[in-house]
Amino acid sequence: MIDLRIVRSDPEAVRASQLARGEDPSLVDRLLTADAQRRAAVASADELRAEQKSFGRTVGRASPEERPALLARGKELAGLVKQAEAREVSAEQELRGAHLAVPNVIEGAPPGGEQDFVVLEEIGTPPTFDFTPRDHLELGELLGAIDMERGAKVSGARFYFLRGVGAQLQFALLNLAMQTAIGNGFVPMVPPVLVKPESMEGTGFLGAHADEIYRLEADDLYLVGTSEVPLAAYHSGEIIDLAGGPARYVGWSSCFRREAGSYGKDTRGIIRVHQFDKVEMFSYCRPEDAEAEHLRLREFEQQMLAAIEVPYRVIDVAAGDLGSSAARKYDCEAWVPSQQAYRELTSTSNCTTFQARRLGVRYRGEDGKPQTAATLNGTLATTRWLVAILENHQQADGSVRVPEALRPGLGGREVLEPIR
RNA sequence: GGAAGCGUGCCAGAGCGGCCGAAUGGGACACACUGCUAAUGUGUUGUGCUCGUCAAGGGCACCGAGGGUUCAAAUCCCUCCGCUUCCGCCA
Repeated sequence: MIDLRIVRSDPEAVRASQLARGEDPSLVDRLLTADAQRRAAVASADELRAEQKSFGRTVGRASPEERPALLARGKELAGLVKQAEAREVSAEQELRGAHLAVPNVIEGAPPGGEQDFVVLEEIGTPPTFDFTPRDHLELGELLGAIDMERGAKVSGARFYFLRGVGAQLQFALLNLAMQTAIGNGFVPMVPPVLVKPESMEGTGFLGAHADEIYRLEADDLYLVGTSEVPLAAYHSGEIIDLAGGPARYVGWSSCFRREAGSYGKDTRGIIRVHQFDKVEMFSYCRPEDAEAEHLRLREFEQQMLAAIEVPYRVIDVAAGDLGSSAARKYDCEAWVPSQQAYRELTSTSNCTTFQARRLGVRYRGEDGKPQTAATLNGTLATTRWLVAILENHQQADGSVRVPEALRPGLGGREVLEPIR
């Protein structure tokens, strides 16, 4: 939820943000109207409650004989208060609806849609092969590392087994990510992957992406699509201490996505799957520190990408392609030889105070007063990274060179060899 | 899964249907006193919404959450959530 004070004091800025996102600027006016109406409803209900309260006291002080005469007026007041409160509730609902309809105000994101990203950096050079490169699935099968067929047999399409060096490679990668984060002061976390509706809702994932999410109806729980959800909800409703700088967490979890509406897209291999593992960074900080923290998260992502030695580029995602919570988002996309294209490996979003406001995460400012915190998140490694590692480091015989940083996690192996 | 109990402010812990935003103790903070520390004294010690110049200062709400009864509820009733204990079952 955006800050209503900004809507009141500078509605034009919010309208401009809406336009940059390609969304309806008139939602801002609906919000302003709803805000004014709610305040009027609160004022009149407060007034009636005050009257009822003081009248109630006189009833309490009255003698038993005069009390019955007063009860009629008391009943009347109770009825009026009830009506006023009903108006208050409906005004609040209208406001909430209008409030939730407005996404975060962008901060520096380029205007436009999905294609309007700006490339900030290109690191490394796409490899050239003097043989026909294999795609990651072919390599994975040669190495005995990825088994899609049995994944489908056991669980259906878009499921897979990582086995042998595939499983080990993922452990090596995710462990390296955890170590990198821990070394930079992040608190390691293994969060729950099933969460309550309010946690899902609070983090903003039940809006436009509701059909992306697995729901366990019998228990009214949701499977998270990223550990951002439990990590963001971790401090919900709390006033946290940010005096010593940002509170940083790094979560390792499985992530679950229904991939509804992506039929036929990336059906081969492990690029787009229903379940994968991810190491995710999450920061809570003061709003004034958020932009710098965002760049720091990006830096950590780039350190990881450097460690796996693949070419990649950094893009500044366009306003229209941001999630509703994000004010700005940077993606790192690795080169995938079999597709001759860059594919997203990391994504870091600055949600400013948008997400924390809904979750009720605050900190104490200089004056000791509670203020809404800012939240940020960023990817440090995922199962998809295996695609880039396998394809970029493949050799003519189907073997794959192991980037140095991952060797310790693979028992020192320098090359993964085909198993037959 | 069954049974019982509990859920109050930073913590501990009272609380009769009206005089409770809430006793008391501890902690923390400020000031005073003290050569320093300690001790002592006095004061402060929540959050949200709202009116007001995001002032001074008002008003309303909040005692796990949500409903209900009542002129009036922390206090009575219902539902849910969480915690504890016991029984059963089982990785």
